[in-house]
Amino acid sequence: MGNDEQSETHAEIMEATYRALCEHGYASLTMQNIADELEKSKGLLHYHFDSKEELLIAFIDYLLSEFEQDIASIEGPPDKKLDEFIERFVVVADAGDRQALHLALLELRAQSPFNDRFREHLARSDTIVRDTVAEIVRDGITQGVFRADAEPEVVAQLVLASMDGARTRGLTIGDETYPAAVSEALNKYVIDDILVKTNE
Amino acid sequence: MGNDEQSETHAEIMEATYRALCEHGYASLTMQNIADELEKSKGLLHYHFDSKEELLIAFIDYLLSEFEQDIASIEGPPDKKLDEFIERFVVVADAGDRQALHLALLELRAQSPFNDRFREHLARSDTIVRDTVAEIVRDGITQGVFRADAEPEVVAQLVLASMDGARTRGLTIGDETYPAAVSEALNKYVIDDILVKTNE
Amino acid sequence: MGNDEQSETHAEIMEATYRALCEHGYASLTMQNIADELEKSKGLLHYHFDSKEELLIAFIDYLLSEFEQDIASIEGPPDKKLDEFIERFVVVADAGDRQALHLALLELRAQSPFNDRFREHLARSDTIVRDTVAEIVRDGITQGVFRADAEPEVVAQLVLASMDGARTRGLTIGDETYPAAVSEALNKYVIDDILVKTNE
Amino acid sequence: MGNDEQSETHAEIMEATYRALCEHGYASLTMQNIADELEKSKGLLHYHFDSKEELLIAFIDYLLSEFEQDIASIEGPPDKKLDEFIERFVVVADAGDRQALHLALLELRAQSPFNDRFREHLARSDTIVRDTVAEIVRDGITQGVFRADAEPEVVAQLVLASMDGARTRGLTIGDETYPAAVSEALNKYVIDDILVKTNE
DNA sequence: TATGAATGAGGCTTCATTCAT
DNA sequence: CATGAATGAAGCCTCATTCAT
Repeated sequence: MGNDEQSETHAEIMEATYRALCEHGYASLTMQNIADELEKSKGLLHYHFDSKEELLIAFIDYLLSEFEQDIASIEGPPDKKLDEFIERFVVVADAGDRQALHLALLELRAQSPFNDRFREHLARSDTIVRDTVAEIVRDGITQGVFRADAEPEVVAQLVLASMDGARTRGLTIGDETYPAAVSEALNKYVIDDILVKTNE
Repeated sequence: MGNDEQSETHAEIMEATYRALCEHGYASLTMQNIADELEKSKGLLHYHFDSKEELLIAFIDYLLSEFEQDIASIEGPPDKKLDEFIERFVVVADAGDRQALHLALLELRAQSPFNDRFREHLARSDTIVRDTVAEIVRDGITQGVFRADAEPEVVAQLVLASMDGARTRGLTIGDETYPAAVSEALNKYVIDDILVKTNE
Repeated sequence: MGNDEQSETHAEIMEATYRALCEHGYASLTMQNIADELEKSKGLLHYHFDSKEELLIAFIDYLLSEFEQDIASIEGPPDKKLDEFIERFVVVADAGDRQALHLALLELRAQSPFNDRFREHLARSDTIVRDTVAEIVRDGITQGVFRADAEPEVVAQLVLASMDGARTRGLTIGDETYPAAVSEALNKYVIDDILVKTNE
Repeated sequence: MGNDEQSETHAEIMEATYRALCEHGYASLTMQNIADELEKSKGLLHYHFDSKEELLIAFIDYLLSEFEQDIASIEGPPDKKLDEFIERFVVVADAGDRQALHLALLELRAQSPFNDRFREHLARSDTIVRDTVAEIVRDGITQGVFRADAEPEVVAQLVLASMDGARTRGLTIGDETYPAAVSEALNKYVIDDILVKTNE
């Protein structure tokens, strides 16, 4: 009834995959894990997807589109948007959940050198996100919030890289404060630098 | 240290594991892969290690000790050391090989939320490396090369996080220039900031 | 005979089964294959037949009745009928199609040692066909076309066996001329022998 | 110790495959069936053969080489050899066993239109066997046992086809006397014809 | 009638692990 | 030390079958 191509079951499978991936990790992710989360049979998964890989490709797209929507929903002036962006990337509040999302992404990325299709799907999104951040900086320059000599692409790369790395290291050490600390450092050492100081 | 257990065979197994991990990735790493790289039988691996997990734990230690030795070998004044550190983390020269090493580390890190022993062994090293970098900054402040208000721990976190993230994103996009670009950004937006400007 | 059960759908399923069997072979024949050829759902097949085996039993009967009708339609004097029979068994003209029919039969026959019901249904037909050929020979003797010492049953067995074998070997070699060659040999070494030579 | 490439285990697997194929038929043949006959684990089969198909290809070669050796072992003057050949093809004595062998071959042949490798391996052997029979006839002509106008190739085709077909029909009907009857018919209608009659 | 969703059994294959030699 | 043979558990996938609609 008015559904666009993707059925409800499809969405449920994606969510089950997400939970299974968070719980078991990519290397231990099985169709059975996913079926268990779905509370349906393995056979059903193959009814909807030709293979595990196909399902995972769909999952990457699902994950990224959620992510892209999340980013696109940020509103406000450029400097606030950048703050909010970093904030959401970091997330102190519902840390558990979003940590998991980023962990899932990290695992898929770690696989991408061994799987062309994973890499392609992930790369497309990485580019989109980077462009989004660069665009925020560019807008900021136009609106006079950021300094004219700030380099949008370069700043975007640095912001994304450090946030990604923070999460990775946070996961490794099992220290959830790592991302927040890096977020702060990023503000102090990078964002502050490119802000046009009103009274200076 | 000349003991019998850390024999030559042990080292050969570690190297074979490294090659196998680089070639197949963590999720597809099998004892057979490793045995093939070693050009020995699977049985031999089990003679030296009780299980695959033991072998991988040993491998983590091997990888990290190599890495720590590498870092420890850096010499010179603090600002040069920091540059060199970033340089080695990035590695333009023998990119292929060191990319692989960092990929191997990344894969193991991605597993650490699901394996306590992995996490412990990796965390110990992460702390050492971070302390090493912080120490460099601290020395720099003492020696008047870095500004007194630079925060050693915070800078160390930011440097490590951004380099890690750069490599991760580089993998996703399959673009090996990514780390170098971030390294440049790091220099421009962070290191430059904390350097004591001689004529300013 | 105008009953409702042997409906049009039934015939369509039989034809779809035929096409699916020709395309995939018995060992790879699935309900899905058949449904695909029918351009209907699998569920429909189970609505019409309780199980795959029931469907195949029905298919054997369908195949054989088609075959028997074909044979029954042969007209003319006994020697011509025998020629025509062998000709149809061989089929140079629409080779592709009839090859497929005989292959389908062969596959079902190869299964019959493992399936009593298959064997029963196939055996009934084999007997009918053999009797038909024997009858032709018998008629030929009565009408003085074949020699009085020809043994109808024995000749029928030899004719059918050699044609069957020719097709089987033709399949193996992938050589469609095999049956024709055997047909010729059959004429030369067997039929010629039992023909009453008018001027000898 | 002095074994030529093919280990004893290899032979045992081939024999187990033979038994499993006889018992379950091609369409129902599973690696488990074979493992059960071997009284070993499924895993072992994959240790020796990369896949089920690989195992079956090896099995075809095994079956055919046994068969070819059997034929090659026939001795005596041409007419006796031809008799003996037909006799062995038919086999009244240990019917059960040899019936099974030919059934196995028939099943594999029925698959050959769907499997190129099966077809190639089977075709090679079919050609060899046919040539062997033709050679017997040719020798017979040279030695004056068979008539000079007998066509070796044609006779070989007819003999093989009728024997093959006889077995197929015998299987279908479940009537083990069928091959013997056709063998007799073959002798009476074909072999007799090409024999040089000493007192005629 | 007819379908699409769903299941469960079972098939092929992989793989860590064990063990006799 | 080292190997090759062997195992058993588990993974992906296929498929006949069932059922609500």
